[in-house]
Amino acid sequence: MNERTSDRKERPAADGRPTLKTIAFMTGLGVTTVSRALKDAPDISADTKRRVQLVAKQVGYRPNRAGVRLRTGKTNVISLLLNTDEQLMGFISDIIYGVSRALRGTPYHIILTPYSGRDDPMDAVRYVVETHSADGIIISRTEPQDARVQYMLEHNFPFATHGRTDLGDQHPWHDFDNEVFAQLAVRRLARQGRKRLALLAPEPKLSYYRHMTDGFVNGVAECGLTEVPFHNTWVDQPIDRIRDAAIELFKRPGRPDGVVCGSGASAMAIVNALEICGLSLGKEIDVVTKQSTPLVQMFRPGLYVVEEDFRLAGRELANAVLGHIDGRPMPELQSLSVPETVRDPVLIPSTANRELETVRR
Amino acid sequence: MNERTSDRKERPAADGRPTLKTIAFMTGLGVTTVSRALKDAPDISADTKRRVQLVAKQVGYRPNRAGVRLRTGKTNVISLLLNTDEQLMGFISDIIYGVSRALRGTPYHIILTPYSGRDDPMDAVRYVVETHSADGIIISRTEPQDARVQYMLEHNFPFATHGRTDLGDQHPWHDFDNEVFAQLAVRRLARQGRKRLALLAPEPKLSYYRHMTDGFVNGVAECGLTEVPFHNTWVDQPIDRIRDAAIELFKRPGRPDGVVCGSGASAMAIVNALEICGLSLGKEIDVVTKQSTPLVQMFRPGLYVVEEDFRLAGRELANAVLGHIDGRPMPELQSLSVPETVRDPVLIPSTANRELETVRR
DNA sequence: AAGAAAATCTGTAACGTTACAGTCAGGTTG
DNA sequence: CAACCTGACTGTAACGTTACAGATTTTCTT
Repeated sequence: MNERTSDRKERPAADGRPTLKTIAFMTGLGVTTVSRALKDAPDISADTKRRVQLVAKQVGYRPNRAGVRLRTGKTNVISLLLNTDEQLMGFISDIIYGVSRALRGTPYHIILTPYSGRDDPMDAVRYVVETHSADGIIISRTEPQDARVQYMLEHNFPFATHGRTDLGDQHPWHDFDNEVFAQLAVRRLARQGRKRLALLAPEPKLSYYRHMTDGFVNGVAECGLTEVPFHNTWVDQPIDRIRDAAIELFKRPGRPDGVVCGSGASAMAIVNALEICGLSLGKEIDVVTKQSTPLVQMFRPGLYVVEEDFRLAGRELANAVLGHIDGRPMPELQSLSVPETVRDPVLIPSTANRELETVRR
Repeated sequence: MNERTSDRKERPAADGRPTLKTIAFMTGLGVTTVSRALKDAPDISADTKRRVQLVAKQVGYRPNRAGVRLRTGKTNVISLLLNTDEQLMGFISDIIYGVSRALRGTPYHIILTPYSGRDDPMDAVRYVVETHSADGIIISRTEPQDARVQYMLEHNFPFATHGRTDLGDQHPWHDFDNEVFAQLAVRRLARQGRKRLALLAPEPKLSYYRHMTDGFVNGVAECGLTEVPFHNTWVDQPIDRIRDAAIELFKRPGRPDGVVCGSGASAMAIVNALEICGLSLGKEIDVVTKQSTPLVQMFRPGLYVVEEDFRLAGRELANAVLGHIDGRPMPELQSLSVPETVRDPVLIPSTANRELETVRR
């Protein structure tokens, strides 16, 4: 006889949330069957699958993350490592926006693993990898010989970097083409008749320092201009420090008549400095900078800007880690955002329609 | 005879990470004893505790979060709900910084639950509460009758709000005193001889709309000034939209000679607008705004600014949720940041030494 | 018609942790 | 000396899930 329905285990504790057991009870099936039915396994009849999925939907079943994680080791979490000292305005929130957009509709959660400049960034990476508190990591402020990248490669831990490294083709990355940026910037300044250019570059240890300086130096050579060195000053320093350094620069004899700025915030500092020195933008000097929000161009209508889209970067990075986790081939997981034009100064800036071309390698 | 050491269960699978079982094996104790020893339970001898803790430290034991979570229901996660459309520059990263600082040294992780303006913010809250994917929630953009607050109160779910509600004393919150801000701003403008003031307020449905307008209206009355209405324009709109609206405002007859701005980014839009209209800051018109980074004052040296510290807000909010989780009494979990002065225009802005007084109720 | 092969379904065990209900040796009490 | 207590430790079960090795029924082969 069929005593199936009678000797089933009683309903699970009424703490509210339905579990596999709940659905098993409701459908009269075994827990295993329900589990497999929900994952569309081949050894479950189409009929049963439909039935189970219907009930699951009805009762609002959501797999218990802790259960899955304990059993399978899968956390369904992407960890975003961030340097919370970052000056760049809006920058972080745009990346976050992009990442979260890419992760929407997937089971992935975003967890933040912040570190401040004083800490060793390796600690954060080690923590995530050792405790396996995420399935993948996104890092930024990449260095050519990045210890974190080496560590994660050694441990076979999925990740993506914002910025390239010397191990470029071995891991997923997204980058903005800072070489092209700097070159475009220099050319634009040359076209304005500027002769003596300074570059406000990122910290030298970071990968994109090289790209930006390469582009800058090449541009300067190509256009027959002179470089005015701007020592010990980087875009990621506090803006009043940059401003003060810039004041020094502008006061010294042989000051630049054109500046290329690696970030929007630092450009504001530069402009502030030159105004303090009594120079005026567009007259004695021109400035080209990156901007990720229209605020930069609003800052002074005289600024030349190149768009950098951090939301796009966030999306690309998220997709890159996911791809890495899924074991997709490397070339798909690497992309470069190439800026196309320098936007001319305007009286009335408007929200950018981004002019970026993303190249997949 | 003592066969303890011989019939112990074999070493756990060598997947690397030590578990309680590993330590139990190494010390020759039971798993339960190890668990209790690590939590300093009273029924374990001081000797054993020291021994277990030593070994645990040596092997770098870290409790498995999934295990704890599954068994106890405790996630050790704080969820930060954020509206990713937020314009306010740096805002989000500062909050994150503050939260992560407060959470450092605790077992808590920060998980982001972003929603965009188009989504119902309730969905995000419901998701976290229903799936119990965090132990506590931090929300912002609080409304007087906030559905999310009501929901979380009903479900007895720990949280803290950035901004107050009408259920003020029933839940933890942190807020910036926007009423005092607006009042200080108006007084300052009055002192400059300004007569006709406009307010760029937050979206009317948000709690701090009331505070700010109250302060503004009171200030205007107190100083015998006139309010110039600035309709359908709020600080959280896209900045070029604000700018365009401001241009309209300045073109109309009876334009304001003073503006109070609820956010730094929007102040930039306002200034941009007035320059487009040929007005000059400090001459035909003065602007007072909040600033959370020195960038605002760098924008135009003529701006009057009041400091708002979002890092502090982040710290306060994090501590408030933690306190709520630990069941500490409500008054401890509520705090108000009161601005004290309006910073005068400067030629050379410097990094703020924040002049805020935080009042615990 | 016997046996093999599918097609479906199910129970057990395990992931790491902790609440709970013990066990056991030794000491104290009346 | 029996009864009781205390201090120190331990085994079992359960949280929700899934891999794995069956079990049972039906369908196909020859």
